[in-house]
Amino acid sequence: MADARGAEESPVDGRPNLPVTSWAVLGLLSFGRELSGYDLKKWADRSMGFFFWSPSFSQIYGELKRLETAGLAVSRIVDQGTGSRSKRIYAITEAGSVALRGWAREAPVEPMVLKHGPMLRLWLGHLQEPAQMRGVLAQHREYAEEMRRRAEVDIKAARDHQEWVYPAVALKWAERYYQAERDLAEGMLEDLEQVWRERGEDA
Amino acid sequence: MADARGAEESPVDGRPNLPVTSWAVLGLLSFGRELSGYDLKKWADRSMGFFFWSPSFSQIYGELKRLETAGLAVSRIVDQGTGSRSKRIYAITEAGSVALRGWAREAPVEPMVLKHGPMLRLWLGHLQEPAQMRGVLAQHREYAEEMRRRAEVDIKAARDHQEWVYPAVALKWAERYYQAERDLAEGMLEDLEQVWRERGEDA
DNA sequence: ACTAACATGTAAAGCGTTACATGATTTA
DNA sequence: TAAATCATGTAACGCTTTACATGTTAGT
Repeated sequence: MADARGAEESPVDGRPNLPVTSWAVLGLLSFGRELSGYDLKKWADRSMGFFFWSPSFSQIYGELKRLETAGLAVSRIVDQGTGSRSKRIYAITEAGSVALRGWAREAPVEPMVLKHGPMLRLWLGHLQEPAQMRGVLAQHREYAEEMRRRAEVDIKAARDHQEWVYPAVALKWAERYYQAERDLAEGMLEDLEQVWRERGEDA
Repeated sequence: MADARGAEESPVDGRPNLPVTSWAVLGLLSFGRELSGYDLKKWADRSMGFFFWSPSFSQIYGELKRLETAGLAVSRIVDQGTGSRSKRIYAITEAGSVALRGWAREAPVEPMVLKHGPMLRLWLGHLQEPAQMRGVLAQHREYAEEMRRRAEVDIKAARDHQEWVYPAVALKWAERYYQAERDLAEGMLEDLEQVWRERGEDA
């Protein structure tokens, strides 16, 4: 049977009861541009994705369908001149804006969720060799530095658009976050080296 | 039909193909103590939970069953004297140790996943009032400080146990992580105040 | 002509949570 | 004796991903 995950009215405030991801996708549309699922995904990766895990293509398409069913978004098909493929683009509706604003102002803020793969490995250090753990930390350091660099670049792209002040501030936060993440990796490496020195392992 | 999510052998390395959460639960058992599902959950919250979202009670029970089916853990029922209820406690097996060590050393490290509810709200600042955003940041700051404090306390509990060196180092990392998170919230608040000053809003 | 990337979806599977059920033990 | 907490689970639900299907466009 098909999924009947609807968008029933919340009994309290009349706002549809949707998962965060739906609101996040609607949030992407709230900046006023008409976008296709594909473009939405790419944009999500370069903006929201720095601090909020960005959904897969297939989920984006599904969420868009759900938003349209709920009347929070509308789609239309555009034929982009000759020799280019037609695509379906979505826009937020007035009802969508109202609902999203209501959600942003009134819904309880979701707690922060962290699933830190590298830390999980290092926490199980008693099962590994120092060399492997150094490798995990080095790789994570590179990842953090790469993310920091990307955020730095994207901040510049957000300048000159006054409708993107808040995304720009969020990107600034992300730049600092990944810088901290990089520094934390270095700090942990030092702590580990000290542990190994004290134990006389791996001199 | 019941879930048939098994623990089939991986065709490559002979190690059962399990989701990270299973390995994480087995990892909790790898420190050598025999624990019940209930105790496991509580311990997960105070250790792994600082950097790796800790599963619900019901999932822990499910994972334990799966681990036992796969031969990576064994359980036995203990009657704890008169006047106390019997409980089922789990221990890692030799096969479990071997499999977990293999996973820790050879499986690709899962990327870090972040779902930062507060940042998602602030990114949608154009839908809110400054007062609400200040509230979100203040609340997050408190959350981060509380987590930092908990990590600080638990580090002391991990001292004097040389089998917990790596968990202790991970807790030290967590303490710094939540301190950074707190500082980042403060930094963002300053950035936002400046934006509002420049706009002449909310003077 | 062939390949890689673009673009839009559907279907199936599984991860993980919430809600519920049950009963014992402790505290007020 | 009532309520809260401990303790162990089951069932249903739904979020999310992976795999698949399909066709287009651009580069070599």
